[in-house]
Amino acid sequence: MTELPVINCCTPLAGSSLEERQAAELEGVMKALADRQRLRIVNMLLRAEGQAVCVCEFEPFLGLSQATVSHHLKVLAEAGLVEREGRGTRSYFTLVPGALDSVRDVFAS
Amino acid sequence: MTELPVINCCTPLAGSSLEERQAAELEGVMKALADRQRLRIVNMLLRAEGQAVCVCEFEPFLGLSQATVSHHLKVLAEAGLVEREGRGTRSYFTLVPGALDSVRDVFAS
DNA sequence: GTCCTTCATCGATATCCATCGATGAAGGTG
DNA sequence: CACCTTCATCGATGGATATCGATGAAGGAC
Repeated sequence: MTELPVINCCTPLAGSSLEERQAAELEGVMKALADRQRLRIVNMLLRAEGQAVCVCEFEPFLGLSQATVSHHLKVLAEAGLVEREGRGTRSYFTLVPGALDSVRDVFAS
Repeated sequence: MTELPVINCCTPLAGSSLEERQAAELEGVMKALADRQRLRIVNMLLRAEGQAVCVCEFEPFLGLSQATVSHHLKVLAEAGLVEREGRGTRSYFTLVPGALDSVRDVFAS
């Protein structure tokens, strides 16, 4: 599993010309956020205000199978947006602090 | 062609629970931005500072066929992010004022 | 009128991805 | 030990999409 240099890609889009590598990196983060289920996951985590949320809580909320929920959380983790923490047989997730701020700053004019 | 109520979806993600319809709407905008060619188009338009840019200028810059460039511009237009304007046999594109700001605000904490 | 340029759309193709059921690993309980 | 719960991964499948070449429409030049 690639560990995550989060978003150092994020020179503001309005600045200089987007280099190939930057474009690809930003694309990765945007792709992770371009899915309605993952947007709902992020929304849920934002509303949790730092509290870790269990996979088993996402499952009924999203109305998806456990396999699919795990898949979405993995995508978000690989994009550097969320972090996993195992406790017993359960997995808890939190937002990575500042990750969404970086995304926001890309679209600053 | 659907005309574009741009982004009235965009209650900040951190606010209340994302309704189904809002999630779908925001997903649409994010999908439009989750492609490296389209990110480069937006980058180019931002750097043009309001100046309209011709399709024939995007083409060599992106290194894609004319059909593919047209496709990407259509996707961005349908998401309400860019606007088309015909002049003679050419088509010019500009960013929709405020559209990117709306995207940015969604990720405000 | 004839030509050329610019572009949007169509059709095909290849790749990516969201979803699920099944499986097995890891941890807890007895 | 056996059993249950929680979850990550695998394999398959259906649907979306990025890309291209070909076609034709629309405008300008002659």
